[in-house]
Amino acid sequence: MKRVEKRSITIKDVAKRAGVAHSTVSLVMNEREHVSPKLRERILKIAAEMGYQPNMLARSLISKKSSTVAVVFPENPHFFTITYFLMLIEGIQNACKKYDRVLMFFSLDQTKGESYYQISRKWLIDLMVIINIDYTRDISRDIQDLKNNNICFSVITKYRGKEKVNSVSVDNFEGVRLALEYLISQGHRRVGYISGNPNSSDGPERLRAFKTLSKQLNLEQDEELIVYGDFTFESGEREMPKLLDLKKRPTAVFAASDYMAIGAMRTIKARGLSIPKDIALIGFDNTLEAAYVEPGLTTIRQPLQEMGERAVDLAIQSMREPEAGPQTLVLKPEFIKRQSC
Amino acid sequence: MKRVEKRSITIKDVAKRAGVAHSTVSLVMNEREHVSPKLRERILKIAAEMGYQPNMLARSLISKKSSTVAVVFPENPHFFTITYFLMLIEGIQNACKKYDRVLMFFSLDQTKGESYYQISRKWLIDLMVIINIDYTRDISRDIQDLKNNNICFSVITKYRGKEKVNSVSVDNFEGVRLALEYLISQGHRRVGYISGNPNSSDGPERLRAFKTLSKQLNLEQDEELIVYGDFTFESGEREMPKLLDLKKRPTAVFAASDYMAIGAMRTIKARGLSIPKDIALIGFDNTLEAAYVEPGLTTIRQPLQEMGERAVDLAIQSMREPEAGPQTLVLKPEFIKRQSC
DNA sequence: TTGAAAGCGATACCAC
DNA sequence: GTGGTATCGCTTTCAA
Repeated sequence: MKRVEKRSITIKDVAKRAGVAHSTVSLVMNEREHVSPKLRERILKIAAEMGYQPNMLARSLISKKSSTVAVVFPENPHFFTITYFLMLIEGIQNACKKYDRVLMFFSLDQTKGESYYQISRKWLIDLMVIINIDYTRDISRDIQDLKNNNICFSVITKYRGKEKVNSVSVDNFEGVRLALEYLISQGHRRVGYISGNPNSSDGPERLRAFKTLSKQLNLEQDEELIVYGDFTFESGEREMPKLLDLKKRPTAVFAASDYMAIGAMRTIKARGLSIPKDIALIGFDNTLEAAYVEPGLTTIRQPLQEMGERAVDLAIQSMREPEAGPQTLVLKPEFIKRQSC
Repeated sequence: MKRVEKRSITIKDVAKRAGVAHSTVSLVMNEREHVSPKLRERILKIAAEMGYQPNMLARSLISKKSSTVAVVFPENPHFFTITYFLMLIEGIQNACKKYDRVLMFFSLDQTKGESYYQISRKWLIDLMVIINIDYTRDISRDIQDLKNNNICFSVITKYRGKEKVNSVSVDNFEGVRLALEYLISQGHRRVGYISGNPNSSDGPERLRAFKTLSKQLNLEQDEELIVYGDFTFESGEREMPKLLDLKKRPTAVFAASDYMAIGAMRTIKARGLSIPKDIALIGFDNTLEAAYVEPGLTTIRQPLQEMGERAVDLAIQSMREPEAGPQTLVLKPEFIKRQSC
């Protein structure tokens, strides 16, 4: 039985081999001044030869700086197969590469009293990306703790509390406008709306935009044209019948997420109706699935990868220039024409 | 300007408040014996009151045990939007919850000489899940390093080297059989095959299975019926014309991945051919997209979530019973009937 | 059963 | 410039 128990090569091993103090090696490894170029070279060479890898945990422990990006998302056993999140994560991962950091994932179960700040302390996190806060509970205390302890973070989609924080979101008002103007250009006047999760930031924002703009643009006003989902496929499937069963059916339906639109699509097809002939359909997000369904889903694109990447950028910036203060980044949506309307 | 600089609450703060040595608190936090139940309770209460969170990095540093699961995947800027991987990750994340560990992601760029073992040392990783090794380079040295240093790990899909390691994969032979037997039952005798990435473990394995079984099952034998992709959408789109342009066209095509099947589907439709009437199509994997495309893609399901979860299980088991030795887990595939054949 | 002291692998500071 | 020493927050002997 092989029991090798090799100890890792530490900074001290390198120092001993080079005949210098380990603090000197540390200076070299951190690319600091005060070491003669010649010695520097020699130490680097020896370190490379020995295959020395600095221990990131020891480093974090003393310096209070981590080399990670912590992504915190609301507890959801299907998080990783919701492509909306994935596209965000792809952007975050690309940013990690850029800043040479490593991605860590935390699911936050607020019902168990877990908090963002706790996570940051437990793992010495100095940079956090908070995805889709669940506003069923008040988290402003938690957010303040992060701020008071100089944890750099950004939230993806807006923060609804009053504290100013880094955030990256899409211009929902503009997105809704793009959708409605297109529908109007196609002659629609009676447009149904499937609203998103009220405990998110996008849900209510898009709903407000819809209400405001549908008036402004002289669409038919009718309370019954608005039904309430939660962004999921199932909710689209569940709410769509309410619109189809109206005495006066809408000629087009705008769903606040692609998932709901696809759920709605399924319901519509099941009734033997044709899209877009009998009823036009438009989504929001441009998640992967939108391109695959039949007919292709016309939708409003959020630049999700970019949003993920910029969220990390903002947090890094807060770290580099703490005085600068938090930024709110609102990216432009884009109209994506496919076949559903 | 608020500059609070709160120091985190440490084990010493708890000890001081409780009037005991910090080592005693440590015993309590780690649920060890040798502390009177009464004292135990009192310490736990105080710790809770103070909101004490053990510092995981300090803990790992001294104990050489981490509370993480490191997922290592081959460098690929689109990794997170390849749903095949995500379904694996969903399973891994669920296992993380189960074992109360935190997920860390590392992309491995072998061209830069990065190694699995390096990562484990740098981050004090004790549990690793290796996804889809790229066999363009020899990694057996790397794998040996992991083994010699008691890093517990599993690879997802098989390990092609000669060392015995934990691995979780699907029974490719059985999967190919399910597909071919179904096609045969539908009267097909001339079946095209789009093969997967030769530098993976599934690619060659499925190809071998196809060759063996197509003989055994008396399908038409014709070298030209096999074309070579790499599992991606693009390769399916690229290779399909070669089959369509054959003097004697196959009546059915079996793609070694859903992505290739969907790429092929696109090509077929572009030619104005109908699926399955003009040509039947079957995929492999049952990734998310298979259900969305039109016509729905008939395919062979890999239990990807389960594979991810079991990979962690195996690694944990190696940790708990090191003598037991590595296990090779081969899960059963399943035939999923949709509309493409 | 409890506490004191050593040490994990690094950084930071202060002499020299 | 370079080296010694304290320190980060924790676990782990070992003595009392």
